[in-house]
Amino acid sequence: MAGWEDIRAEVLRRIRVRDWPPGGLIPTEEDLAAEFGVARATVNRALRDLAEAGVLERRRKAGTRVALLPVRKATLDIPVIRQEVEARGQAHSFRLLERVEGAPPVPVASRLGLGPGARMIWLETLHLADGRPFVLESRWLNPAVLPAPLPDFAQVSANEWLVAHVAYATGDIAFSAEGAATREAAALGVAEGAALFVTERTTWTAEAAITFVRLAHAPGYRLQTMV
Amino acid sequence: MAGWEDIRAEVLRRIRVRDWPPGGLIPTEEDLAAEFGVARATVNRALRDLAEAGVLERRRKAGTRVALLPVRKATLDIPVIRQEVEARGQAHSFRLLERVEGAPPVPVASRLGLGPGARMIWLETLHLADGRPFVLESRWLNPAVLPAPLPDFAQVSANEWLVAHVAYATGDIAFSAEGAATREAAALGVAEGAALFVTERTTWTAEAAITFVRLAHAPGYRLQTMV
DNA sequence: GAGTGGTCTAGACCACCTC
DNA sequence: AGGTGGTCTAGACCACTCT
Repeated sequence: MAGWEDIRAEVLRRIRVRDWPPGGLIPTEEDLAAEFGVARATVNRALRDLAEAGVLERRRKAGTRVALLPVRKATLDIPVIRQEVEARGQAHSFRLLERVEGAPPVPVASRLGLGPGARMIWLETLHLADGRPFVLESRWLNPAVLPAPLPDFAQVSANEWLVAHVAYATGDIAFSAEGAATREAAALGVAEGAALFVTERTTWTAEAAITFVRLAHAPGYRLQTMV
Repeated sequence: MAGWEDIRAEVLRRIRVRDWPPGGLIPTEEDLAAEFGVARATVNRALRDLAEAGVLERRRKAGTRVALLPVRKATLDIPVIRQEVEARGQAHSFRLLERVEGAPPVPVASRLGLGPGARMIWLETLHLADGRPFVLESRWLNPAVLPAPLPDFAQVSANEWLVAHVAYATGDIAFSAEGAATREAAALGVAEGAALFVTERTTWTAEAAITFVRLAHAPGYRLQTMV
């Protein structure tokens, strides 16, 4: 009858009602298992989930405490641009604005862990939603780790080609706000200096950097979570 | 010998090497358990973790597939401002700029699910890092759900007081980029229209809205995911 | 209908950390 | 040194959903 989600809900209720105040110790897994009449593993599942969400803090021997600072973690969905546009019920299209091979700017090279003389491919792509500028994508690709016949990136979106043809990868993401540079302003059709929401993502294989991409979102963009 | 993290690592390796390509089915839990010589629950733990990370997609009967679109989810740390400042090795301080009681603007009221005539407390606080403007906090509080003796918010940070005195809550968070309004520009000491990273957070108890807070970060702020 | 993941149990051992 | 959470096992039943 009592699943781990029921137990999580009950624990959360007691925390909200301040039965178990912030910073306070809560009973051990064994005690809770006895109280709810379930196996300890079930309690463990519930408490582990709350700990991953930042609601509880757990340490061996020290026990489990209610976190002093709640909502410390949030999970974001990072959608692919095409999906994001289509989820709004708009039509997605894109135009390749530039394709250049050469040495990347120093900050890009260093962020990718490459020497300053490394040759890379730079793609600048404007993504449109119902024909209106949505995102300006500026991407550096490391050709050394890409499979041989590169496609025509004017026809195929770099992101989707990478997903389909390059070994699975990890990476990191950063968000910031920046004033539109001259070039960005022109591409997005906004005033120079307009506030843009910027996403920067670095992607790696186990060995080497694959790509660094900077997405400058047109004004009005919001990134949202539900906790 | 083989813990669930080892199994997760091995599964991830096979995905990266394209042993198991994107969109492809991988063996069942039972098969993997037999192959690795562990219990099915251990395999389940590893695969569930990868599914939560967005690497795998699982459905009963349909089996487990490698996600077509990797890195779909990212986890963010949403730190308390004081912690964030101190983590940089800077000193945190704040100044209460305004404290007004009255009806909130319509967008705020609607976002909190309150009628337009509701009375709320508005606090405007400037947070400083080593004496320099770091974040302008604009907060609406719902006094109807706050415990009786409100503190002097010029002395106590509203956020930290809420954490310590109000029932635990959930909420949602949104990020955007906005040009600095006149008042914001003056408070933060930047030019009007400068690109600001804005965090907006709504917090609820089970029944009612507690607070809505808008944080306008000084230029240069970056929000980064954990790897 | 049947195969797959989701969960639960009862017991066990271990790693870690505070006391 | 002992208590606590972390994990594993072997087996079982259930929920979902594809065929």
